[in-house]
Amino acid sequence: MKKRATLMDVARAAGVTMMTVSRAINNKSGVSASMRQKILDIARELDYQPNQIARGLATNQTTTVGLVVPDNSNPFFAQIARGVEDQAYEFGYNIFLINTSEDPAREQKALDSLLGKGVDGLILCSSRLSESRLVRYIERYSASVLLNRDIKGAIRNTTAINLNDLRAAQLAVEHFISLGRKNIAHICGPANSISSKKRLEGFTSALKANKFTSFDHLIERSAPDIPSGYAAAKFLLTVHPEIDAIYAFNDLVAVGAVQYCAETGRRIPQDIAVIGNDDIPLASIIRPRLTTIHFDQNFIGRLIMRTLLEIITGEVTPRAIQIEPELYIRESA
Amino acid sequence: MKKRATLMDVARAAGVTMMTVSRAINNKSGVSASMRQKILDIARELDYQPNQIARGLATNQTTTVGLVVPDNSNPFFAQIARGVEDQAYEFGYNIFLINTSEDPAREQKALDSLLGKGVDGLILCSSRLSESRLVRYIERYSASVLLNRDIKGAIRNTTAINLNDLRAAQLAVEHFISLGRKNIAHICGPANSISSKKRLEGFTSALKANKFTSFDHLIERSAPDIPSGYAAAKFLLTVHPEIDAIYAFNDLVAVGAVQYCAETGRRIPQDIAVIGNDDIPLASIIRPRLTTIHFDQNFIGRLIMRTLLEIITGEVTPRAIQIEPELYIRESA
DNA sequence: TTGTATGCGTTATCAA
DNA sequence: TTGATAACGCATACAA
Repeated sequence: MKKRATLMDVARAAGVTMMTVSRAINNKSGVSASMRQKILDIARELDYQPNQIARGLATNQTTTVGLVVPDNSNPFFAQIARGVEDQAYEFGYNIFLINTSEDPAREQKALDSLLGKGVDGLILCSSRLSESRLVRYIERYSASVLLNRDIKGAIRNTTAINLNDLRAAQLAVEHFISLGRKNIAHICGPANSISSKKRLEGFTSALKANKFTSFDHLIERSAPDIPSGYAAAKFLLTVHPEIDAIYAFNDLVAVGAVQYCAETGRRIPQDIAVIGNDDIPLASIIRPRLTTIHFDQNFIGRLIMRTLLEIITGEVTPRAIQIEPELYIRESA
Repeated sequence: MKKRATLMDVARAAGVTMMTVSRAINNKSGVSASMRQKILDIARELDYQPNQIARGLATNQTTTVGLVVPDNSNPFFAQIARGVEDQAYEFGYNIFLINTSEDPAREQKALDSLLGKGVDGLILCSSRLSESRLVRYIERYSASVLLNRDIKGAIRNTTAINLNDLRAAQLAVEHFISLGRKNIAHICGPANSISSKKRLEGFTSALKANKFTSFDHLIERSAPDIPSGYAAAKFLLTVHPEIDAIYAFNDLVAVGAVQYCAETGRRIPQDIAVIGNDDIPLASIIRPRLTTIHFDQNFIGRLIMRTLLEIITGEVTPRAIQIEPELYIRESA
């Protein structure tokens, strides 16, 4: 391994002091054009690469941000991460990626270590920390963006970005109603999921707003996977064969429901319409193609990073941003 | 935002010098047990978090590694990244994630910036750099692991990890033969893909080893997605209806082939057997469930990180590691 | 067991 | 336009 050239090395080779080189490298004023060119040439020749560690110590800036997610292999967060990284790249930032596995203890360690690394900002997705703990951490970062997590009091230097899950459910219900469906069911997600809670809320409020009454028995809980969706659909349709529409917590649950319907000879969407949520790649692969709620994760990722950058550079930003869902109508409803 | 406590702050509060605090924090010998406890208590009270930037400058170590991948939202690399991060977490390391989009220029920038950040090691996946350029970079890192990229000369401080794609194709072919198939076709991937090249090579050599002759006309190239797989299968089966087995470049291509077969009334696997590659989640969701070649990406990710750690700590490691594939037999073959 | 001096590579500040 | 000096926060080497 070769030893890295330092500012000092370049300075010696150019016959000037480190400061002149520093100014040339960071193209600051105060260096003659000819001198600058000479220094730049020498730097290139020596493969000089600024030591960001030293620079970080001197300036208290690292052009680095932390990205904390439950699981980067979950397609949702994978896309978010991609969007964040793309945008970060464009602005010359690097990102630390850390998974929490939805474990609060691991999340805390992540936040501690990121603090130690001196990141300029923090992106925290689906935090499982208690309000008070979370606030305590946020206060120690000079900039942060929260995804999918509300925070009570307004805190400086932080912005919360949330998916409008209420609206997502509303879109599904309204589409069913426009299709003339009368017995609309909902397979909701895990009880501890905030998204699940909000979608359920949106589901019931949308039905009420449309004069539907008595639908509590058409709501069934399910784990967010295909087999559970299958089981939930089986239960619902066995007890209530009159159901003609199902809004599923996510696409996997929807696929499970579709599979059960197919196996029991129900035609989709003629006999029963199904709407999923998330628009995972599978949604457009299976037959019938799944009608589903779409959030543009890549866009969200870019938005997150841009927002963080605005906070870092001190521009004013709103303290809360809502992401609006879109209904992608395909074949299942 | 609160100002961070430094070693100095803790020292003052404890009435000792920075060095004593430093020893206590890093639990090195030379501090009385009582003193150490007192210091640790004060440090906790002050929310003291070691400044890794300063530590990095002093020790030339950052407990940080760089992970460069073509696209972290590609499930294959997402899983790899997860494995890497999990293992890194266990050893107290943080990872920088950078995407290249398979763009050599972007890859180079990534390697430059990582060098600047002073990472202790580099993980480079599917590098598109020329041999000479790549070697030049590798030499500037004190430790590195290459995935899916061979390098000619043996270089100190680096290990190449490769999937045994040759063997993957061999497994598929041998399974077809054990099934009694006589007309085995292959839909191979993009010409610039190393994996595709090696699988194609494995395919032909396995057939030759089993006394098959004249099968070049049963090989068709395809982009790595469903529609292209569909088109390739259509072409092959139209021209050569006698085909009774297809080994596809990846699962998406296989799904496309399966869809074409289904639409033309061919029974799978009775009339035609299909084997994919990668074992993406979709493979076990569609019907018939796809028989495919499986690599345990999470395991590979962990292996990569462990190997890198061994190089960093100076333990001896092999300069090349092969990952063996497994055939997951499901319903399509 | 504890303390002192010095340096890591860079930038900020002030002087020339 | 250029240079000298200090500072960032910590660890290493050596001394007490």
